[in-house]
Amino acid sequence: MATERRRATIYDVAQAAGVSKSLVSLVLRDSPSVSAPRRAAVLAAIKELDYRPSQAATALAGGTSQTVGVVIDDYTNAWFVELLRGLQEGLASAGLRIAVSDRTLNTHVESDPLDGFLSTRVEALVLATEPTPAMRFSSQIPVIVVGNRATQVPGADVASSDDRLGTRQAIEHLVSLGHRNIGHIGGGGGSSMLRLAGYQEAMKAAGLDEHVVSVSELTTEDTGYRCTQRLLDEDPDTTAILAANDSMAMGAMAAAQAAGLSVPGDLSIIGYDNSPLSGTHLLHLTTVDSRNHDLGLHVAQQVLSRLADPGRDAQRVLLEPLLIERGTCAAPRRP
Amino acid sequence: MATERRRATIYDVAQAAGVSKSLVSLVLRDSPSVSAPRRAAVLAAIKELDYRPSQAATALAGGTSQTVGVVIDDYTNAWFVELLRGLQEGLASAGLRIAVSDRTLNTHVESDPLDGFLSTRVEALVLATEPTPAMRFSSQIPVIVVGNRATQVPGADVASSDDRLGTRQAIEHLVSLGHRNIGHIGGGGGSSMLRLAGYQEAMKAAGLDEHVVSVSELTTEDTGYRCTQRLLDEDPDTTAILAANDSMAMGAMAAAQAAGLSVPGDLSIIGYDNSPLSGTHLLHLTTVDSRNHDLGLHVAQQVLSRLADPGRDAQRVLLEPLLIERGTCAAPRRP
DNA sequence: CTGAAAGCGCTTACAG
DNA sequence: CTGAAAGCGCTTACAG
Repeated sequence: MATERRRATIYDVAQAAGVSKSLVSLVLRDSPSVSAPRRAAVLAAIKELDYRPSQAATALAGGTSQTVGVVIDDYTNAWFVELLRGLQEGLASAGLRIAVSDRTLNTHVESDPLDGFLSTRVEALVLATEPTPAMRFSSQIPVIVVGNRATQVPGADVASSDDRLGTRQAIEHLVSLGHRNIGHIGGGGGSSMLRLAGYQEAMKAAGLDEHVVSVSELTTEDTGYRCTQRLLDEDPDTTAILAANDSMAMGAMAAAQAAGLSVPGDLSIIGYDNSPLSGTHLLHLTTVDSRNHDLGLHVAQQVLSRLADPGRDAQRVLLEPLLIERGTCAAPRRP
Repeated sequence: MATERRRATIYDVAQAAGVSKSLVSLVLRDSPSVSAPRRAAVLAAIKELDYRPSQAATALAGGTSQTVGVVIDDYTNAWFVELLRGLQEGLASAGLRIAVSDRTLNTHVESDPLDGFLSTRVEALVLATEPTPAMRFSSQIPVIVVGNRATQVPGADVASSDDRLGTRQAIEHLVSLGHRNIGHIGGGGGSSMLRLAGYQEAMKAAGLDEHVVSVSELTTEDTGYRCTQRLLDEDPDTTAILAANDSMAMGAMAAAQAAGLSVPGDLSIIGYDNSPLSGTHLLHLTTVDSRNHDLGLHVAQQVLSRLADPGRDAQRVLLEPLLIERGTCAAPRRP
C-alpha cells in the first residue's frame, strides 16, 4: 500500500505531528530548544511516514554538503581500508560523512575524480594518492595529503607514517639477528623512496654494504619475485631481504621457494604494511605496521581543525611505525 | 587571486557568456537545440570561471540524483572491485554514477547504509551483500541483488554466477585427473551453500563419497587452514581438496605445507574466485572465475532496463563460471 | 533561442 | 515555540 504516493516531505511530517515546519527542521538538527513531547511527536511522525530528509535539499539550503571527499588509488590496495575506517570514525562525531573515489575506477569516465567532488561541494579533500595537476590547484577547499608523495600540494596538510624510520627499524632487527648480507627490493613512488632511504641509512650506520634491486615502478608480488631472483643471482650470499611492501615480500617468498631456499632457515624476509596477507598462516610474515587506522584518526583531526580555522598554518603529522615480528626472520646460517 | 570570491553559479556563467540562464542549463545537459557559437561561448565562460554545477541543486531541481547506490560487505573483499568496474562501465553511458557503501565501515555510524542512500534518493539499489531486513522492504526504488544470497528481496532482480556449476566443473576436473578421495572445505552463506551443493552433485555423479569439513561460517585463510587440518586428520588418504574460495585454499596450502605435503605432488587444491591472490607466483592456484566484471555489466543492464520500465517482471541472470587451470592440480600419487 | 516564473525540499533569520 | 518569507542553485515548461 502507499506504493504510488510521493515521498514524504518536511511539510507532511509537520502536519502529521501537528507542529510547524520550522520545528521539524529544528528536531532534525537536534536543536536543544525543542520540548520533549513535541520532539517525540515529530519523531513519531517521521517514523510513521518513513520520512528521510532529502540530502540534496539539505545541502542546498544549508549551504554545506557535510561530506569529505577521499581519493584513493585502487580498492584492491588493502591499506586504504584501515585508513578509511579511522577517518570515518574520527569524522562521524562531527556529523561528517566520507565519499570515496577510486582513481582507476573513474579513469575511463571523468578526467579527474576531483570534478565530482567539487560538484558535490565537499568540505575537504583527502588525497590518499599521488596528486594530479588538477588536485594541486584545487584552492578554495582544505586539502590533506595522506602518505608520502612525490608531489607537493601548496598549503595542504600532510599526514603519513614515518616510512624511513620503519625500514631503519627493520634493518636494525636483521642486524641484531646477525645478518650482514641484507638486500632490499623496491619500486617507485614516494613511500618506496623513503623506505629505500631508511634501508640505506641503517646499512650505512651498521657499516654494511647496500644491495638494492628494483625492476620497475611497481611494487607487486610479481616484481618482488623478479627482484628477488635477480638479487639472489647477483649475490648468492644474501641471508636476508627487506621488501618495500608485503606484496613484494610475498613474491620474495615464492622466489626463495623456487630457488630451494627455506624461509627463515636460509633466507630471512621482512615486508612492509602489516597487510591482512602478512598475517596468514602461509606467509606469517614479519613486517612493519604503518598504523593506518591511527593515521585515519589523525587525518580526521586535521580535517576538523582546518574546518574550524581555515586560516591556520599547514600541519604535518608523522606517525612512528611498528615492527611486527612473526615467522620469517631468524639468525643467518653463516653469519 | 579570487580566493575570497564565492563559487560561480549559472547566473555568472550566463552573464559572462552573454546569454540567458536557460541557455546555460541547456548546454549543461547537452541539448541539441543550441547553436555552435553560443555553445562555445558558454563552454568558454564555464572554463573561465571554473564553474561546476552544484550537484545538490541539480538533483533537487531535476528531481533525480542520477546515482545508483551499491552496498558491499567489505572493501577488503577483492571480488567487489571487478564487479564495481563492470557496473560503472555499464552505467556511465547513461550518465549514472555509483556510490558505494561498505557495510562494516558504516556499522558504527548509521544503523543501515540504506539510510544514506535513501536520503540521497538513489535511482536504484544494488545489493552485493546479504540483504538486511530494512533492505527487504525498500519498496519504491528498484533493487538488484548480486550474488547468491540466503535472503530473498521481493520483486528484486537477481544477478549471480552459477556457483553450483562452478564447483561441479572443479570436481569433474579433479575426477578426470584420477582423484577419488576429494574433500571439500567451506563455510556459511548463500554462495558457500551452492558451492557445497555443486560438490555434492558432482561427487554423487562420479560415484564418490563426500567428505565435507566446515569449522565456522567464515571462509577465511584461517578457517581454511583449520578445516584442512581436520580433513587430513579425518581422512589421511585425501588426495585433493576443493575450497569454497581462494582464501580458504590459501589456508589449505599452508596446512599442507605444515603437514609436510607437497602441492600438487601429494595434494591437489582448487580455490574459487580467481582473486588477485590466486594468480601470484606463491600460490599459482587453480581456481574458478566467477566473471565478476561481466556480472557488473549485466547488473548495469538490469538497472537501466528497470529504470526504463519500472513495471517489468523481475529478472534473473546466471553467469557460467570458468575453470582457471594453474599449478595446484595434478594426478594423484596413489589413485 | 530569450526571459520571467514557479518550484524542487529544505535552512535560516525574524517578528510575534 | 509559530508562521510567513526569502533564498540555496538549479530545471522545467511556456509565452514570446
